[in-house]
Amino acid sequence: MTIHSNPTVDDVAKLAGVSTATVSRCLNNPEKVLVATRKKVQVAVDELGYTPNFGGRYLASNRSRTMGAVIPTIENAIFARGIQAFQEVLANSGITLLISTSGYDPQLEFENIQALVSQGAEGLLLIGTARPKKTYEFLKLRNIPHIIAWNHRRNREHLYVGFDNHFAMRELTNTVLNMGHYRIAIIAGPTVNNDRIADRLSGAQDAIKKATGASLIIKFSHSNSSPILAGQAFEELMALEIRPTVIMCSNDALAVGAIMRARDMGINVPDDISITGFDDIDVAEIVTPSLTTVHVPHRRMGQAAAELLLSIRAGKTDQKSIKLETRVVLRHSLQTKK
Amino acid sequence: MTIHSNPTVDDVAKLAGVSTATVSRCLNNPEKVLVATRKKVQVAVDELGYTPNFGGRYLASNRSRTMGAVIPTIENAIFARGIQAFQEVLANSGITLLISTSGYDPQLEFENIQALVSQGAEGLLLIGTARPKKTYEFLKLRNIPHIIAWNHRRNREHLYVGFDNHFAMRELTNTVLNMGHYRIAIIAGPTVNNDRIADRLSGAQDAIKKATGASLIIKFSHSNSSPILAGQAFEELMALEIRPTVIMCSNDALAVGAIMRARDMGINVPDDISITGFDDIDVAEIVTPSLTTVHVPHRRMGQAAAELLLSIRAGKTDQKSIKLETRVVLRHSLQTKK
DNA sequence: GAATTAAATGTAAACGCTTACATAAAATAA
DNA sequence: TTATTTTATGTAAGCGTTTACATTTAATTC
Repeated sequence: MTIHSNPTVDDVAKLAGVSTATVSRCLNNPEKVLVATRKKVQVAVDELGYTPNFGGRYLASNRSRTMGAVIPTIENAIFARGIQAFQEVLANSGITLLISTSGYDPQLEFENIQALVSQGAEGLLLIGTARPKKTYEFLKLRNIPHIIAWNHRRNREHLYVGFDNHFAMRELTNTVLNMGHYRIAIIAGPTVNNDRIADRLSGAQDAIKKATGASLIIKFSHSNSSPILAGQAFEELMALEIRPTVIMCSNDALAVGAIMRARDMGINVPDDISITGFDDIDVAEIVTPSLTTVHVPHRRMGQAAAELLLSIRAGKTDQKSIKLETRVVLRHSLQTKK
Repeated sequence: MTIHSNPTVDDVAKLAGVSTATVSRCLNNPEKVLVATRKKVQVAVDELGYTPNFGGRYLASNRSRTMGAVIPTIENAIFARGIQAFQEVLANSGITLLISTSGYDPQLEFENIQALVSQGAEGLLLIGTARPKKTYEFLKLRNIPHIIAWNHRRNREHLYVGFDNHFAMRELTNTVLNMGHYRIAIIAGPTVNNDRIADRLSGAQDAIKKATGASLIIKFSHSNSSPILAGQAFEELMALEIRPTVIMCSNDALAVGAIMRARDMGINVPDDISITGFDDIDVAEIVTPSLTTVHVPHRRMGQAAAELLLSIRAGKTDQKSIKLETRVVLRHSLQTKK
């Protein structure tokens, strides 16, 4: 087997009988090259199986054509869907996605961000607002364009593409209250390093505070979306002498866990107790009873984040945060309380 | 604000009073540098906030610390899970994951592969075996280490980390036959560009051919995993004058679609008809009735693929394909036929 | 103490690309 | 026709690293 290093612009140029500059132009600004020349070059490129060397390209142009995303985990439908859309939009502009997962650990997120930046990421997609100051300082120091998604804040220091978790949960809670529920329990993942859950919780509390005669119990699950732990929490709530009339879960995965445990325990949802979720993932429709939840436009969020990052890259300077709307989806797991 | 481009090795070398070679060694082979010198350099690095330029580094060393994956879609739990594991293992070795999705389109997959390679991917994770010759030729021409996952072949031309879809489906079909079913229908996604589904189909056919007195009907859904289209196919099967006794679906998503439609139509699963899936995604346990399916070790597959790629990168040369075991998981959607 | 070996550091040449600038050719204007 | 502008292509200088190889310095041996 002959050892042959990858073809370079020089090889292509020689084969096509043009200069390296022309080859480069064919690749980057084809409109500046005569169609006939372009064709010759294309033939040479195909024949050699040439693809530009990234290092050389990046070094010469100072552009990596790469964007990074640091998310808690891909193994969660809500992130998977948004990231998929994010990647699609980037790919349409010839940008490759660098991906990294932090497992909800802010320190690991920081290291991942550094790694992605040193890999040349031209911009970053980050989830939520909960991270140490040093992370933001690093982003500022290195002047890295970044989008904070899955949540929203009014401040103008960062760009947000997300929705108002607090508001959405308040809306859902109001719906629940209006349906006559008065003893509300919440099963929530840990709020440490998770502003989305913290916001949802405070949203529910807000609504309940304003309602008269409604009470609240909060149970924390030890994992953000473990159906099994949610089942455990559900059991504890059912063991109470005065049972809640409704259990609101901080996301659909927990709600599904609660519903499953109810089924195992012979408790009827929603006749004996109502349950709600948050996110509107696929399972919400599949589970029995189907889940009342808050619909979140994950795909649009990913798309919008990518578009924002691309327009910053293109030099547009006055970008604004984007707030997406959510809506309560009524299904069978929530029932009027008589 | 002063415009200052990022510090370079030269800046660091000058400030520390050493040569660029020494700076480089401090970063890459610290043991080759005197501790005292190392400290001087460290001070300079910290003072300037220096981080090595990726392009320069890659160009000079020809290593990108990057691996690529081209998958059909992230928005499918079976890939998300495997990719998550794949990424975790890579990250532990300081390798960043480049990700790209093809939407089951071989041409787009080819382009994505080229893009990732030109972004410097040192190795690739690919899904399944169905792709045009030119893709393989490109991989060979450029000598790109690559793993083919989610399926398995005996040939030694490529490295596989997967499971035997044909065998697994045959096993499941035998289980179904042993439980007394004799009229079997299959709802399958399109087999074009999807060797996994094609293999599963042939596995089922194999088993049925060997059984006496069993018949088979095949319905194709127009999408790989659309629960809605599966529902439609289910309805058509139910409209037959002689109904099947069991419907086997080529994956869990389709099976769930069928179960939902059955519920809507007032048909009882499994009393009126049995249904099976494939993959054992989370929903399989959640849906009512819970789904009999084939368990696939997605996480282990992702891990193994990453480890293989890493050891190739480390120079180990005699790597072998890995075949992972699947197992039939019996749940409530499949019932003995009397 | 001189000769030899080992260790630490320096010098400078790639690596493959883009792009400002130079040049040549073609189109237009005078 | 000649002068001017426009268009297409070529030339060559970086971009920031790494790493053979050369050189200097220190340690060891005889």
